[in-house]
Amino acid sequence: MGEQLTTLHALAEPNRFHIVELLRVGPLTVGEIADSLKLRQPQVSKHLRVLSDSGLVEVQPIANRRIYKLQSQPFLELEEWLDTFRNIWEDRFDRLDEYLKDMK
Amino acid sequence: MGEQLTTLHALAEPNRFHIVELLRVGPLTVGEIADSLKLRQPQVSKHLRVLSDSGLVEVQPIANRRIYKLQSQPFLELEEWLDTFRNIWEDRFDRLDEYLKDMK
DNA sequence: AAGGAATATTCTTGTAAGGGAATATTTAAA
DNA sequence: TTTAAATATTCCCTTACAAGAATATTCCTT
Repeated sequence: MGEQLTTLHALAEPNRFHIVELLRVGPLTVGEIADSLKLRQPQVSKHLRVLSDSGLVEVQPIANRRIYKLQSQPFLELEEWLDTFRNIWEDRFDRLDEYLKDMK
Repeated sequence: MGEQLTTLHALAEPNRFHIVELLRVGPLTVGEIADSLKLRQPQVSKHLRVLSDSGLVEVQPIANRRIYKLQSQPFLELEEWLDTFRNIWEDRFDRLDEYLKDMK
């Protein structure tokens, strides 16, 4: 799977999306996330695993706690990908007429 | 579901992702997409349905063909969402030390 | 050393969703 | 007005995956 697909897949799950939204405020422990989102701890750990595998978050172990924080790279790469569409909105389209004429 | 989640969900499926990548070159019919990606027509139609429902593509019916083309808005909105993370990479993080000190 | 917190992992189950095959629908062409 | 082409839809099956519950692991505290 391409990098973007991995990132998209991780972000597309509602609870993971919420976790990411929550982490934008600052790093949090598993328990804090679970409390905030009213999720059970195991599910949070599992979602964090996916986010971690996809590179979207990073762990910092402190004693028996684990502090998760967002990682910029996947976000920046996804934005770069989206950026490659910019030319398209300006140039190529809105010339549908000509394309249709050729098809006829 | 929020707009971004809808967009992410639609893009996160590999075949739909490929369809989007293909459509960036220009508008295409269902058959052309099926041929290019070596997918069966019904599956392509089904994926296009999801992409259409999420606003990522638009249909233009011509005779018994249907020409699909990308729609800029969801892409732009997703990029805007990603853009709201920019401040985060610069400011808040990389001060994890202080946060940890407070937790102790 | 023992007990308790915080987190991760495993197993099971239920469900959403994609693929395959068949069929319906629409439109052009003969 | 039949026939064929392009596309959409439906039904069935299978698989991926998220939730729940229980358990394992790690580290602190006493």
